[in-house]
Amino acid sequence: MTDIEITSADRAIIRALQHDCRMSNAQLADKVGMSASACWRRVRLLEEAGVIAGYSAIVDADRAGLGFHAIVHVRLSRHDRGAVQRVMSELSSRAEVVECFATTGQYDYHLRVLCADMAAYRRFLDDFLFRLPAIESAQTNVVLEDMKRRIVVPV
Amino acid sequence: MTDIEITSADRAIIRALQHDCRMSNAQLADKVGMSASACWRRVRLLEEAGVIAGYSAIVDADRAGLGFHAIVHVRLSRHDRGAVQRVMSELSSRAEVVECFATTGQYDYHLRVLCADMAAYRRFLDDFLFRLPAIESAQTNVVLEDMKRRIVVPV
DNA sequence: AAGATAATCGGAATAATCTACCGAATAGAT
DNA sequence: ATCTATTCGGTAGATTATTCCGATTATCTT
Repeated sequence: MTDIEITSADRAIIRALQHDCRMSNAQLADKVGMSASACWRRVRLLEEAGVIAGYSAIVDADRAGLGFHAIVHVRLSRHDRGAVQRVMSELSSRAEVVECFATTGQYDYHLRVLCADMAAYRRFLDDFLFRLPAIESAQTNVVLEDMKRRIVVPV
Repeated sequence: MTDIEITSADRAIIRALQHDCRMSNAQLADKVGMSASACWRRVRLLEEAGVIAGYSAIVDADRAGLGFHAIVHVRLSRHDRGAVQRVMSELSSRAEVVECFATTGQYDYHLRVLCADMAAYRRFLDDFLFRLPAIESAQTNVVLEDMKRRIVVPV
C-alpha cells in the first residue's frame, strides 16, 4: 500500500463515493470537476493507498428483518494477553457484533449488536457472550432511535 | 417503497454486496447461483424496497487523516420534546458525529466521533457539544482499537 | 533563465458491463 | 385441462470502465 497525500480533489471524490459509490466515473468526474481519466486514476490511487478500503451496500437493518439493536458495554475481569486476545477474536468473528471497539474509560469494549429480535439477543447473551472467559459484566443499552443512517467519514 | 419478502437468494445477494458492491452483476449472479437477469431484477427490487438503502465507499479513517476516534456517552438534563429535538438535530448534522443513537440505560445518547486529532476533538467538545442546551454530561471513551472494520449487517 | 526530465493531463479507442426487452417455462387458480 | 400471471434465462443496444497516447504542465539542474 503506497502512501499518498490527500488533496482537496481527493476529499471531494471520497465524499461523493461515500454518498454513492455506484455512480459512474463520468458522473463522479463531473461532480468533482475533473476529467474522467484523471478522476479514474485518482480513485485507483485512493484504493491502492487503502484510503478507500472497499465498497459496501448499505442495508436497512429493520427492513432486513433485524429488529433488535443495542450497544453493549463490556468489562473484563482479567486483562492478561491471552484472555484479551481470545475475547477479541471471539467477539469480532460473531456475526451479530457489527462493531467492536476497545476503549478507554469505564468499560473495556463497546459493541454494537444487531439481532432479529429480543429472543435472538437473549441467546446471544446466554449462549455466547456470558460464556466467554473473563467477561466481568455486559451492560445492554437498547437503541431507541438511529439518528444517523449513513456511515460517512468526515473528510 | 414496496414491501418484499426476503428469500435466501436475497440474503446471499445482500451479503455479497455488503462485501463488495462494485462487483459486476455477472460476477454477483455467478456467486449467488442465479442468471444475470434474475439477479439484476432482484437487486433492483431490494433497492426499491429500501432493504438496500444505498452504496458507500468504505474509508479508512486513519489513512484519511482522522486520528482521533471516540465513543461519547451523553446525558441530558432536560427531556422535554423541544430540547430533545434540538439536540438530536444538532448532533446528527455535525460531521464529526459519524453515528448517533438514542439509547436506554444510563445514558441518553451514544455518539461515535471521528476527528483529525485530539485538538480538533477538544474544539468539538468546547465549541459545540458543551454549548448545546440541556447537555448534562458527556463522557469520552477513546477508541484504542477498532476490531471490526467492515460494517456488515448479519442477514 | 533555459533546458532537460519527469509527472500529469485530457481525449480517444476498445473491452466490458448494464439495462431493457423478449419468448419460453413454471406455478396457481378455476 | 386450460387460462392467467409470474418468473425465468438469453440476447441486443446503450452505457461505462479501462487502457493507451500525445500534449501540457510542473520540477529540477545548470
